[in-house]
Amino acid sequence: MLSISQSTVENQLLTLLPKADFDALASDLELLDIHAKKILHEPNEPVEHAYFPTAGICSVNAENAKGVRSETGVVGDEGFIGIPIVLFSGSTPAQVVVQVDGCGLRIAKDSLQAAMIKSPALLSMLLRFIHVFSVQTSQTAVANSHYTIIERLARWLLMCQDRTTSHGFTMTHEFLAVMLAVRRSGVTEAMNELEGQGIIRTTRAHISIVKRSMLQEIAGGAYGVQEQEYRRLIPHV
Amino acid sequence: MLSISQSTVENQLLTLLPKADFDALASDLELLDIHAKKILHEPNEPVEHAYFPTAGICSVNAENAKGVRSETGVVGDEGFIGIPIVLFSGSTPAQVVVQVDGCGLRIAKDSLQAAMIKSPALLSMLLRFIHVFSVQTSQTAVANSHYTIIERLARWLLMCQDRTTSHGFTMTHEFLAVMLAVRRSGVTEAMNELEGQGIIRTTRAHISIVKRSMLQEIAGGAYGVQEQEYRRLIPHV
DNA sequence: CAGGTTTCGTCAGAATCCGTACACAGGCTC
DNA sequence: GAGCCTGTGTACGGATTCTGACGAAACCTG
Repeated sequence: MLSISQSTVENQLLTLLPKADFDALASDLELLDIHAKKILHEPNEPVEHAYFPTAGICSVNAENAKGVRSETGVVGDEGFIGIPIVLFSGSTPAQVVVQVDGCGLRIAKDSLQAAMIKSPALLSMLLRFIHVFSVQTSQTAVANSHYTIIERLARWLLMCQDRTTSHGFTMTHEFLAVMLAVRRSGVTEAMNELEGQGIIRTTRAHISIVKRSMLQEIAGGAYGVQEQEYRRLIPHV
Repeated sequence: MLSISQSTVENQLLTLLPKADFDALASDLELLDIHAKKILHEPNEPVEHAYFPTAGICSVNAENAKGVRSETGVVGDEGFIGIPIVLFSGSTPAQVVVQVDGCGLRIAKDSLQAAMIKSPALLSMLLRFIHVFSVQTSQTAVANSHYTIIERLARWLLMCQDRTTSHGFTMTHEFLAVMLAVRRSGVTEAMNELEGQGIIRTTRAHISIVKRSMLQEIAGGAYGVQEQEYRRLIPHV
């Protein structure tokens, strides 16, 4: 069996684990590519695997009683997918879908639960990330109620850029409209406004960020809280 | 020391604990009244105590980088306040404030952390409630982006009624406006619409619910998901 | 390269909600 | 009971976003 070495793993939670705790996990981790539009789990269906992305971005979309959906958060190599495994809830009314191609390490539910009970460092890491992620969800709720489309778009682009190494992503307006819970042409208008100001550049189904600082200015208070919580709780050496 | 008996405690999480697990906690629990407007913790300040309400309602209000706030959830005798204690995050960018008078059991941070490490049943209970609460937050994000004032008001009234024994609550439009993240007169208009249909009755600073089923109809898909998750994960005998 | 599909730009009209403002009513205090 | 504060009803103009729709541009497939 090809064992995975911590030093080559590019998921930040795994990288920061004490070596012994990582090694106990390693044999259960399975490396795999994740492609855009792949669904990691469906709403209210058992979550069988957790994923620790090492590249790419996943989107978490909550669904209500009538099937209306809205994105509550994004996760990249700074976190993991599979919170219901850690919280012993089995499933959750949200869909997780890959947004930007990448890869990650997968682990089966039972293996992760066994490991986290044995490793306080792992459990604490996972719980702290759950805190950060739920802050992101709260901030999304605030943004959805108090901010305009262009402000939310700016926030969203910033969060995406934080999770990729490149300056651009492949992504349609249609898709963004679902993420921001607005209509498609509202996204088009906001994008044109940003492009007109020279803040982003767009081609068909592709966006690249030119002036990050201007995006931060536009996003205003909608951006930053989650990032601060992450740095506070999951500090890098 | 007056010890608290599980059979008289009216917090549902505590009631459902195995007797031995409750008894281990009991001596650290302190009974106290909570009054409307009392702040249980401020954003980004250390959370020193957890509260298990036995009556009354608390409101959790997230705050963003510019101090803009919006309610993300309500908690009553079905849950607890103090998630940062369980997730080892110390603090969180949210204010928790008492909305409706009541009382609860308070426990110091260190005592709860020690207890939950010793008691898997307690830890599991707390984690499952955290899941349910974060579902509530997600559903709030969905509601804020896709639903009108009157729909969100209906959802909110239903959630409040679920957490009280009475049919009415004392509460101003001003306060509701902050909770729903809309302007005060928007609440007045929505309330008048509901009262015109005979669904609620209002007097100065007081609302009582007359036709609950009509509220559910108006709230539509915005209401129900969290409640279903609660029943699934924290089942009553 | 012809034809189909996906993605994007735009527009008219309507609905919702906002900012702001003002007047009135209920309840409290002196 | 007079005066004050808080809470509620209402109104207007304006901003934002939506519904729904249409056509153009970019890309893909055969």
